[in-house]
Amino acid sequence: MKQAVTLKDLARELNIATSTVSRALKDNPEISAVTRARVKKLAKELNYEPNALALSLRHSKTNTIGVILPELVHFFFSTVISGIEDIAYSNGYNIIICQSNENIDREILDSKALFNHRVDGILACVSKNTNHYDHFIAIQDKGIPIVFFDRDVPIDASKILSNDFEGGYNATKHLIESGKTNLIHLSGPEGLMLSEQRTRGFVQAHRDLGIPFSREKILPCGDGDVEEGFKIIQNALQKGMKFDGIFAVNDIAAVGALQALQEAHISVPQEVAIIGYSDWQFSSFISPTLTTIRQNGNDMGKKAAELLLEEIHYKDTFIEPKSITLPTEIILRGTTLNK
Amino acid sequence: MKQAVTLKDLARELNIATSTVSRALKDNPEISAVTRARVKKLAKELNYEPNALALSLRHSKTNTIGVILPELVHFFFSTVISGIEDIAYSNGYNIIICQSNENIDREILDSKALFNHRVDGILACVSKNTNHYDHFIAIQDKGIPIVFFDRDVPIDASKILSNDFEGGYNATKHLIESGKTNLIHLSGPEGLMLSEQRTRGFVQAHRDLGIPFSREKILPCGDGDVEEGFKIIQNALQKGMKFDGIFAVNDIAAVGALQALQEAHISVPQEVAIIGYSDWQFSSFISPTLTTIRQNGNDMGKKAAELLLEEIHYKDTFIEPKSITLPTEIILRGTTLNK
DNA sequence: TTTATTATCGCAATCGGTTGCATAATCATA
DNA sequence: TATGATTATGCAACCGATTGCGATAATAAA
Repeated sequence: MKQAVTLKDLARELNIATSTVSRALKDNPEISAVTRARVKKLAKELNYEPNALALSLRHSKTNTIGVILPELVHFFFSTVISGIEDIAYSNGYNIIICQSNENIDREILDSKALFNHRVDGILACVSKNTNHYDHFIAIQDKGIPIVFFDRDVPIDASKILSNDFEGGYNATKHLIESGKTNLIHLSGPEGLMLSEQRTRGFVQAHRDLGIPFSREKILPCGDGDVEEGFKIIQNALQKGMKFDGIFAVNDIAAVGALQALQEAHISVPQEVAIIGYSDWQFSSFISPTLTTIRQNGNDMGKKAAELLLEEIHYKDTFIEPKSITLPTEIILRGTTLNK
Repeated sequence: MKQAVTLKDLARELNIATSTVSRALKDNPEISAVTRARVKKLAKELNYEPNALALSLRHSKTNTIGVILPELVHFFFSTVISGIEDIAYSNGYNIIICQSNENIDREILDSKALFNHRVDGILACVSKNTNHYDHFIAIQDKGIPIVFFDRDVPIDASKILSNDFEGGYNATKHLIESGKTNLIHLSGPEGLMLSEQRTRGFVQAHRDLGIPFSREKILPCGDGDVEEGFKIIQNALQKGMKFDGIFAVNDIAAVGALQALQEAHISVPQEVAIIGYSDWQFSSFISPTLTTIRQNGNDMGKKAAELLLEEIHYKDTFIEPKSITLPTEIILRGTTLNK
């Protein structure tokens, strides 16, 4: 079986000690120039590469950060990853990505695995149904910093969140200001702070702009996929529910709503306007193009990684957890009346 | 500073040897039931978790596989990841994902990093502009198996590919059989086997069905993004080029083409039909819905991971590299005339 | 020639586990 | 009582690197 070359192999070949080889490879001046040259030459010939495992074990430092997130297929999360990578790579860190698939059990396993691999820190976005947090707290207690992003959690740790209240508020305000006054909201999973904030924004905008509001206007859309959005709106129409605007918790649900309206020959945005959330890749492709709230995933990833690296760096000195809330931006497109 | 609990900590506390602790934790019958119970109790109390680094170093086995791919934002690749995870997790393996961002230099760095972390094997999809393969061969030479997927490479290794020739052929055949005889093809990056195969299918279908063909029908679309697809078709229209069908190398370029046609008030599919490739998530959302060729990413991921695990398992005994080609499936939707 | 100094390099411990082998204690047997 | 078998545990090497400290030899200074 072929085996990787080790320091010992080089040492044996050259008939010197492994410690000498080690020092020679890192240009330690205590080693003579001649020996250094010989070692380096052989190392290049045999294509020597240091064993990162051994280094990590020795230094108790892996230069690796773990990332836990719900699903990679979500466009938003894949942009977050890119942001994280930018910062991590340029600081000499590798990343290990784990998908929880919105499943708390998988999330627990992932967090354990990352700890066992002794990552230097963890970036986490909890699953929809995460309702206890012992697995994260246990890791914090072992001295590994965790920074949470996108979804808020009741844990004393740094967080990078998006201003979901603002997003929900501005989305609703935009609908109202464009002349729609009878709005419904496809709301996200209960218990997820993020959905609740968007819903709060929806409600508050009604109050502030003096538009009557009632609880029936909020339709739960917890899965947030196309089929669910479609069925909810189809159902609402069949029941004779009246509305002229829809604020959906994400672009996927918004597409489902759009399809239901189109099937019922209801014109968008003239009769009913729609606004989604997160500015998915396809949102500018569809017809009509989808008005939405953009969250800058790349920024979120960068900020989260920067914060984590800082905490890793000052691991021994206590740092007060920071909470950063990133602004959102409304992207005006075809599914709303834009004057 | 808080530190993780080690075997030594347990041993000191209980006043026994670490070897005894180690054996007790894994229920070695050589250790008395009493001692075993004491050790386990304390381990639970202190929340002991074994250091995976130390285990890996000792066993020269990390139970980790590395994945190198171009971009996570591509829907297809994120489905491949899911397939890989299914197989990996259920076999006790973790995965490390690296994005090359279609950049060979990053790909080289990634492959080195994975090797240095001593992953047990690598799954790789090369970048668009990868034109030499020393970095992979060097790793193979060190005894680490590599399985390539989606994009073919001139390396002696196992591969899981999609039948791109078949896909291109069937796409073209479908356009022709639906009555379109003047087709153009937005072709993928040169040098990428996959694009060339799709193009070959395009050409061969013309021959087999007796439709005249000329080289000008093939328009290079190497970036394969919306803007490029848009510009190419817009340009073709301005030049007065005549065509009644478009076969695009991917759904993204197809959307660009669609937008250019819509802007020019050309009806799809009546005047010009369009077929894309890969069945992106949005392809059933847009209007008209996009006919496309589906590749089963999940299957590809599973097959690739299975093959790799097999090679890892039989690492010492030579295994003849396998090449598996997965079938494609045509998904008939609104951008083509489907009788 | 002797001592001090320096240039080179090796020994051995360490990181956190695993594991073959030795050892000690207990018990049964002749 | 001596011997063999059995049980429970410890010692120490090992995985692949790093690094403080000590050793050796060569050179310079006295």
